Amino acid sequence: MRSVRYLPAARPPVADKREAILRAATQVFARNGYFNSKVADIAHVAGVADGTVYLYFKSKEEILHSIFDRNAGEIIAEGRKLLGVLTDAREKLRRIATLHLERLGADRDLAVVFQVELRGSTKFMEEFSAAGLAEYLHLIREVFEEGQRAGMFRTDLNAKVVAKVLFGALDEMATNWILSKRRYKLAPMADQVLDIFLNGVSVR
Amino acid sequence: MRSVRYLPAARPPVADKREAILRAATQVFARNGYFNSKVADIAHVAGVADGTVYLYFKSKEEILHSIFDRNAGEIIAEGRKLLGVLTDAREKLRRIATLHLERLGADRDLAVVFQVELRGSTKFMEEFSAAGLAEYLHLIREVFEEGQRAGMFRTDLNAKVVAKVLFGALDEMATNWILSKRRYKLAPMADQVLDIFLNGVSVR
DNA sequence: GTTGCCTGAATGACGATTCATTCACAGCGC
DNA sequence: GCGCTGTGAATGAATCGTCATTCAGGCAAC
Repeated sequence: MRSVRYLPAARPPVADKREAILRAATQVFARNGYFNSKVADIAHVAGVADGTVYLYFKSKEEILHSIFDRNAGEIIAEGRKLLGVLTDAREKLRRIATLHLERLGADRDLAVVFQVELRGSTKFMEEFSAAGLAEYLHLIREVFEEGQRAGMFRTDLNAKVVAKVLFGALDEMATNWILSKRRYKLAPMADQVLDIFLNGVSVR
Repeated sequence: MRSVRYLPAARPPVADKREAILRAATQVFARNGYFNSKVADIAHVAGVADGTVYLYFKSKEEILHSIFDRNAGEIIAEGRKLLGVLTDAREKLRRIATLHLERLGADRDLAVVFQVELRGSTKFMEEFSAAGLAEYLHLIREVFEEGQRAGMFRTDLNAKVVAKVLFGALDEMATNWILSKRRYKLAPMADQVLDIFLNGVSVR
């Protein structure tokens, strides 16, 4: 409930400025690249003054981190939730993959930040890797091992490598999607990837 | 000081400087990231003056491009050479993959530049993509289609998607390798990837 | 008039690029 | 040999813009 009826534009309706800044930053970073983006641009798009940005974030870098933390956390949490609902390992992997691509496919700017901007320096990469990627790979790996125990997946495969193969394939779908001129739906690619993948790791 | 001193400036065959700068830049970019690297650092590591860099390269950006062009060209050329020697599509894919990972595994700094620095902005990404990646994906795709015609690979799969899956998996192996604290050989991972991949795309 | 959010001009650093200058050497006439 | 001079590669200090960040107030509401 944020209804301040009078003073149409004078009193900014307690709008969540932090939220506006994050959204603006995602767009600006996606369009210009992190290093070429000016804090002033972000402030302008968000409709606040340059200095206001520093009331909500310690630095430009912290903005990028916040974008990552917020979204990676949500994707992984949703992924884990799926595991409770489903029982079949194949189905779990399929749903996780679809969720992954649906998320990125729903917001192109966010996808660009995730696929490109967050990878642009070993420094970010290491944090990115330590933070979200490692956990995500672990999630996939757990499900795969579960499937191995159920006699569904080949036991001669290294689960860590398997997880990277699946993640790498999905990641490439996302990267190709944002770079492509053609507009197609990203999420459905998950099924094609899983088709090849599951066929490759399943017991015959 | 009329006497001939055999120190840094004895008789440097001019070509060596360009080479030295490229090598130095690969190291500096890999260590600090492209945007955090100062041209002065590159010059220092290369053992030349700041200004000298501009006798060989138009700009800092051109240095990054040169690193990419030189190496991407070589990898693809070698890949195509393999196609002439081998006949079996499976074997071709296996050798291409191994070549890919061997190349990156042989020079960690170069691998960092390829896996991380070149991806750090949509601008670079688009050029990178247009230049080498598209051609590389095409190479994989051709071989796959050849295998399809030979009745070796499933014909219900989209060759473009298949190529991306394989590339994505290999790419992830490389990225994980450079971020990993543990030191292992990269090239052998190609066999594990191909095991899953070929199993997934082959006719039963 | 006080509190607390906001503002945006000013500041200070930083770093890519430039360019006036140096220097080694090659050719040349003697 | 021996000066003399032209050449251009190499140098690195100075330049010039460009921002991230700061901070001295402004303004609304109570």
